[in-house]
Amino acid sequence: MDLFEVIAEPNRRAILSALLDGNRSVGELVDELPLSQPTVSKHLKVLRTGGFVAAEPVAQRRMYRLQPEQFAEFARWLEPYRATWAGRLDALESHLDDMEDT
Amino acid sequence: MDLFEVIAEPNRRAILSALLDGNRSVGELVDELPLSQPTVSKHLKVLRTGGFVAAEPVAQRRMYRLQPEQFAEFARWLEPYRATWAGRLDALESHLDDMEDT
DNA sequence: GATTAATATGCCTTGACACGTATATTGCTA
DNA sequence: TAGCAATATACGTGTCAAGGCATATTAATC
Repeated sequence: MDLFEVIAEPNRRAILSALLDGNRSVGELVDELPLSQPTVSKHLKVLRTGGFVAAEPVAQRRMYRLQPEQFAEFARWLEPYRATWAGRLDALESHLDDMEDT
Repeated sequence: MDLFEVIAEPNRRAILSALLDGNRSVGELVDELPLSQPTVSKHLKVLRTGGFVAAEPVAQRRMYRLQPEQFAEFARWLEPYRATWAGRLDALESHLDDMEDT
């Protein structure tokens, strides 16, 4: 599942949004979302595999936290479009420079 | 269909990417993509409805172009996460300021 | 080691959507 | 207005992912 599909799911974005507010256990997320525990766990697996979150065991719980680097991928995709809407040619140029490098 | 679902589809992203390179008619996009004409037209409809592209009739053709403002929605969504990955608290603060305004 | 708590996985059902073929629509041209 | 070119819509089909329920796993405690 690619990056875009991972964040296309509204409940997964809700999980990410909740984690912005601080780290959460699975149970805490279940309390905040209108989803069953297994469904939340599955979404977390997708987010983990996609690199958006990481889990740290604390006793029987697993504390989930954002893994911000992954969001940079999305930012990179957005960059050339950002350049056009902002009318900022510098961003577009840096994008083209990046492409020349490869 | 929400914004994130619109860009979740790889062929739709390919269309957007092609339009970065310059405006295109439907037929030109069909030539560049491994898709039938009806499928391309349907993707364009989704992109149009979502506000990512706009069409201008030129004789029988319709020239499609990017509508960059829509991409700013993603930037807004990304902003608080960007703040965490960059360690830049200023961006996070401006996000929180925005929330206070509403 | 049995019990309970917390989380993960398996299985199944359902709904959404991407696709192609066929056809309708729109607009130009002869 | 007949015919052709370009694009859009209708319809049917297949795939895939999200959801819940049931169950397995992992970890603490008694």
